Amino acid sequence: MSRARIARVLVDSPLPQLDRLFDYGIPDGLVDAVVPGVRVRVPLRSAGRVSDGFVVELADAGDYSGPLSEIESVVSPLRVLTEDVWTLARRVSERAAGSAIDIVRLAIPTRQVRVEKAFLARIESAPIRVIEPAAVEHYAPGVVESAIARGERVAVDAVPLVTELSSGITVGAWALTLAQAATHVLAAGRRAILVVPDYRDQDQLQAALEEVLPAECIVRLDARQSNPDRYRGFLRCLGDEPLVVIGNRSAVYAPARDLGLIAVWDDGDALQREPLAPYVHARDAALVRQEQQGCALIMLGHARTTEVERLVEVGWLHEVRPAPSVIPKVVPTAYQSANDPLADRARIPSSAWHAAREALARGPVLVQVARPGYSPQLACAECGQTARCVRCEGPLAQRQSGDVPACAWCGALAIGWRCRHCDADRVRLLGAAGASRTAEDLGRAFPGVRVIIADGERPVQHVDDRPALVIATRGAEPIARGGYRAVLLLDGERMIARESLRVAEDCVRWWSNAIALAARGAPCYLVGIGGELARALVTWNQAGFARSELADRRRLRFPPAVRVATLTGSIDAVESAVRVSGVDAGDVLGPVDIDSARVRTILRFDYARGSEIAAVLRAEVVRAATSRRRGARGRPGAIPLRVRMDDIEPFLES
DNA sequence: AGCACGCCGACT
DNA sequence: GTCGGCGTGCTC
Repeated sequence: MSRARIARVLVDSPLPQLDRLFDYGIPDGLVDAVVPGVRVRVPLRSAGRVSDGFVVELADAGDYSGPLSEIESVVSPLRVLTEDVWTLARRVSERAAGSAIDIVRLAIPTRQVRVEKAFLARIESAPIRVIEPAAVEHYAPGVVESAIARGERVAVDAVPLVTELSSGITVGAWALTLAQAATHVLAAGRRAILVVPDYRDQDQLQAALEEVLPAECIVRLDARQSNPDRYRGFLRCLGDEPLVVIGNRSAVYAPARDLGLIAVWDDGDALQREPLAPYVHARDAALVRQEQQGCALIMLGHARTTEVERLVEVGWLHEVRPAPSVIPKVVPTAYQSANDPLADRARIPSSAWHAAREALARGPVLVQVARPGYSPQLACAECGQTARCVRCEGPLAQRQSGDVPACAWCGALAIGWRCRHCDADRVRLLGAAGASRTAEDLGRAFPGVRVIIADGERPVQHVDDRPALVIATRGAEPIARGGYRAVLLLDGERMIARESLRVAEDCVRWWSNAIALAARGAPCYLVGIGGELARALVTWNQAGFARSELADRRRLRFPPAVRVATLTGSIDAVESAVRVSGVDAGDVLGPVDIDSARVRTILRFDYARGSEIAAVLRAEVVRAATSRRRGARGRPGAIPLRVRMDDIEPFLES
């Protein structure tokens, strides 16, 4: 068997036209060092210029017939780009019409020489550790366990309770569910990746894991770590021992050999979408990886996203529910005078106020309020319903007062607009007004009570079980020991007034997550919200709510009932991309102007056409980047064509 | 991105 | 004749 003479290298460059493998010769001195996965330095176009890259594979003959350059050096002997991660990066980037190297950069943290030296010098102690599997509580015995053993894909409804660990830390029951599930993977000698949105969830999950697993089995990978810590965690994943990797969205790309489980907690959280190109959602990456490696997949949440609901409906995910079911006590309450001037000032309904007063004698009470500030929107001047585009149902926006309102999604001018609900023909600006409730107002409504404020600037993760009024903005709610004795969700009306395709879905999630912090049987008051939303929470049937949301999106041809691609760039480049995509005119929303030089168009299409359209659009991006730097003679000012798949952001704008 | 190649106007 | 202008295209 002759030695391979060609190394196929992924070059670390942001240019879309370089997103493929390049063939390099292997100099005699490096034949042993050049192996798949190592980081290398390679010349790229004319000697002198060198690029970083990764050896992806070795071959005897390449597909390139020209003269080959040779690899300049091997940066380190560690095979940091594993075969699995390379395949995953390739597939995920293709699905997202992006570059594989952008995914590889998320997967492999920056190299830290000292950390690497220490890792290479370590003595392989390999203690034989016996891991005891822990039963997954709150579900029918063996259901979650057998799903893991068989490599199934499941959508699991989380248990809306909090649990006190033996360490004294209180965590959401969901964290213990994932920890217990992970024990079965590790006991089988395999590995698990658990993905959470932020560090608060990660802390809970880590505490829960330490309850059931030795601490040495847990590896953290997240953005808050220092570079050395992150690289140290990453290198541990390259070893052989059974591990559970916990981290934020990019942990989904961790190099875990012999993967038994990927779990994603709370996939509806906006932090699960990567804000860097190609903007891949952790849920989508997890789905691709599950298919590739045949491991189990758990999507866990208190609420259900329409995306997960869609996967359930097409049979890709199977539902698992707690058994026996745990149904929180949710009380929808209309606004009514509280008969108490202070409670009235804080706009707390009397029944909720009385219940909170009573609960405050026994422990902490949570008051959830909206985050300050929200964007103004246009509404019917008569009935107050959001003003919508007659063509595509998008929200209407006004550049400046006096302008004819135009659709924020498709750009159609709303000339001769009439309200669908009351037939009025005038719009008004909503949103900027409205007295925001202050912590002082709330505190005054409950005189003599300890007040704890938790928001973005004042993060509080835990409160004890002594009486306190805990005022938190949504998403920043602390966990109370023993659970809150009552929960007041006060700003429902303000939260639902946000203009967004996902607003109802998001509200159900925010409220469900807050309600799940209550003690068993504690009353949870949902103020100012009725109808289907309130019913979903009272019956604790978030899946049913997601089902009807998804049915609405199907009727309107909105994501996730269809896939979408957002194109931005010069009008010429965007129009050309629209043409080659072959998408019907009815599914082309736009173009709308972004600034003087760029426009945006949204394409929507069925899932069946997804990979084909992603490939065509990707080719257009490459074409726009190479041939003809349009207009501005190849100088900065040439506007790149950008494609973003499955981005719901333009649908969120008003 | 850089950098070489190449095909038309003023030069010793 | 040929030096060099920048538009065009490629990077193993």
